[in-house]
Amino acid sequence: MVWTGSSSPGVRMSGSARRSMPSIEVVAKEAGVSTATAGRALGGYGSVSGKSREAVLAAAERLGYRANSLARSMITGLTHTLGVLVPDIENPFFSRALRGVADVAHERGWEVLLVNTDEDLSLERKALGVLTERRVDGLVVAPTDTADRDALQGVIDAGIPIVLLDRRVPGLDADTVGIDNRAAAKDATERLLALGHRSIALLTGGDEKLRPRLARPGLRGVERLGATTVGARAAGYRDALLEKGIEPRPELVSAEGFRREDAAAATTRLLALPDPPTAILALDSLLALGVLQALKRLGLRCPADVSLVGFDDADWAEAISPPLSVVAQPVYELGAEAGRLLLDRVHGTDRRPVHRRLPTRFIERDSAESVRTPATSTPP
Amino acid sequence: MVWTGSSSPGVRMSGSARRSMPSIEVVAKEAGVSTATAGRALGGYGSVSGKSREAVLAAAERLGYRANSLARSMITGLTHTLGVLVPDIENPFFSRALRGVADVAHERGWEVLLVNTDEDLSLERKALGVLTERRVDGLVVAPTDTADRDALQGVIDAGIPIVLLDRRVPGLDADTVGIDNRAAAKDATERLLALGHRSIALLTGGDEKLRPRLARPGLRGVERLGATTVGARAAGYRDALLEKGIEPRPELVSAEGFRREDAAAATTRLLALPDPPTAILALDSLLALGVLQALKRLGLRCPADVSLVGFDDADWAEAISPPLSVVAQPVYELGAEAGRLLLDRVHGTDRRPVHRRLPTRFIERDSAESVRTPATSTPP
DNA sequence: CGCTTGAGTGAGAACGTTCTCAATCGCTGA
DNA sequence: TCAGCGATTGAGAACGTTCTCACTCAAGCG
Repeated sequence: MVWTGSSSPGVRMSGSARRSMPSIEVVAKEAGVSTATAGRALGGYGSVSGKSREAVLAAAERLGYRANSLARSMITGLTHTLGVLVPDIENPFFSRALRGVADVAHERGWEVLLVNTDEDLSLERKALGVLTERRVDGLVVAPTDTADRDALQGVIDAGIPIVLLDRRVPGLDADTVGIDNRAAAKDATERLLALGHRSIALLTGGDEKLRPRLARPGLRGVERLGATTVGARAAGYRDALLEKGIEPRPELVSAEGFRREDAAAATTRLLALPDPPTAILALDSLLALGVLQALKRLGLRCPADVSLVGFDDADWAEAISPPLSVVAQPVYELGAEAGRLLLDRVHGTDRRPVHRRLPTRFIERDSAESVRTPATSTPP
Repeated sequence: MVWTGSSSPGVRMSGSARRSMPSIEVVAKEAGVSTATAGRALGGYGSVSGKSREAVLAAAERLGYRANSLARSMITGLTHTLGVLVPDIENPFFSRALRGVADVAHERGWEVLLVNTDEDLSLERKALGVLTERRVDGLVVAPTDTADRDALQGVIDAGIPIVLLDRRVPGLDADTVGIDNRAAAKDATERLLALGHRSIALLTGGDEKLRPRLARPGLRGVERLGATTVGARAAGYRDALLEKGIEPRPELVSAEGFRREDAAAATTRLLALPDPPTAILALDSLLALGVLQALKRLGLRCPADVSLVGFDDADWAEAISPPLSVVAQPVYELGAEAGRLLLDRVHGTDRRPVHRRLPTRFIERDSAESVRTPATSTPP
């Protein structure tokens, strides 16, 4: 009898000394059925007799079989993977939002591929390319800049849905999830105004790119400032002032970087102004921390000398002295909702883009109080 | 002439209405070469004439071709993916360490698949299974418990190298990266002892499982307490006390949970003891925050009434009042080193497991000071 | 009894790459 | 002119699944 050679499933070591896991073909042979039947038993599709199923499962157990998702994805067209692009996972905002995305994803059987973009446009583009090649089923992106619209739209056109997190890119065919930044900042500013403050500084954290645009008299047109939240929040700040008949003073609007030290330096500069602010609105929790640090260095007390309101309810916001008043975002829920919208779309729901605005909450603690009439007001 | 049918590459829509990206076959046809040549031109392997290469690249550009990594991985046996298993990405320690892993990975062309295990053994096992099926090239794991040794070893046996982060699992065939927890805790305790403190509480953050084992007289045998860092640190604390001739008091060792509120409650309880501690060593930054919060509620001052030393140099540690003295770990570097070790191994270096212990640094700030002799010492 | 039905099965295609191998091309040197 | 050689090329296998399709078999029905 001539042995016809068969196809003899490869035992070749691929790459390094990696031990080859048994394929479905080996399991099928061990169980005495065809690969088709083995596939059905293991994959839980089609119809298999109880007897076959048992034989296959037993063989799989014996051989330590582990399905190969790659091969499966090739066929099904689904990788069960979501890409998440954020500027920096170390930022508590994004790590908490990521947690929301990941929880929703895992709950429904999806995995999460994470990329930090570092607010770098070229890194973001590169990542978009890589994740497209990986055939992720969808993307949650906190885009660096509206300038990336074409790259993002390209991904969408290639059939990979995108949900924008925290930031918006006008004209992009994608769902968005975030808060109403303009209204939130306006509300925070109004609260400071209601406490009698008339000289309120805005710490945006923005960088050189933003600075000239924030320097325009009266903050005109800031709402059209790109993907970042800074523009919308600055607009809310301006709106509140204008409604109260106060002309925004450009020198009170700072854009000197997002790090704590940047905020401390900015604070020092602001308080050295001839007509210094009596209150500060910081657009991020790290910035608020920098303000507190600077105040301490300057020997000023918060809120007695300077009132402070921050954004984002950090772990420590309640525990420090003074407990910090903040605009709290539902950060986890932001991420979770982004995950939900994305998976809905992955599951084939073809609908027009939706834009979710989740409610913010102002948490009043002790870092902001009524303005004191300077110097002369001290009682005898 | 008979048209022999050819294999006509499928135009079938797979899954939902996903637009199908052009395959290498389509590009090859467009460029007038074989798929093999197109593959060589696009993949940068083998040899291709300048003319063919140009034709292929132009065709790819025209059609918006994007390679399919899945197919590539099937062949090459490499997914260029690292799995990262951490208890909770929201924990600043892990998000910073992850950043380290991710930076190293991206720099070398690897992507990162992230899973939160929530300190849940069954979740961890499930994730291990899923990531095995995804054929990740390697895993960075901060294991929940030594009890998972077999599952972890199984993954390693299947050919997927593992690097343990922050925690150790005795007998596991894996590299580890962490600090010398015992020495670090001993050093911190010695500093408090040097300030004259004799009644020092230890806030471990551990839970019910740990409590009985921490309650043993003299903290005997705590060093064998599982994967977590708690055991080693408690041992260091004990060592320092014993060397000074002080018998550890079990009631000063708390294991009431890792949340800030848990720490606050524990602090309140500790300070209500008949012979309350004059100093507290908190094994994590969130716990330290809870201590501060509790002290404030109790109307006690830090460090005047109670000294405090924490672990991990959080963002806010320097900015709060009082600035917190801490044992700082090189967290980012821990993650980066884990990534490097893992990728070395992925690249085929077969060596014995290495155990990296990175140096810690005690940062002295203002939250710990010399003990005051109680009550009677007030000068006239 | 013959026909329909449906569950169960296996052969082989398909997914989109890279790899193997043999064939061809264009030169070079004798 | 022709053998020899390396660069270039293409056909087709391989990776490990799922999907398609045709087939078998037993049960149910007239």
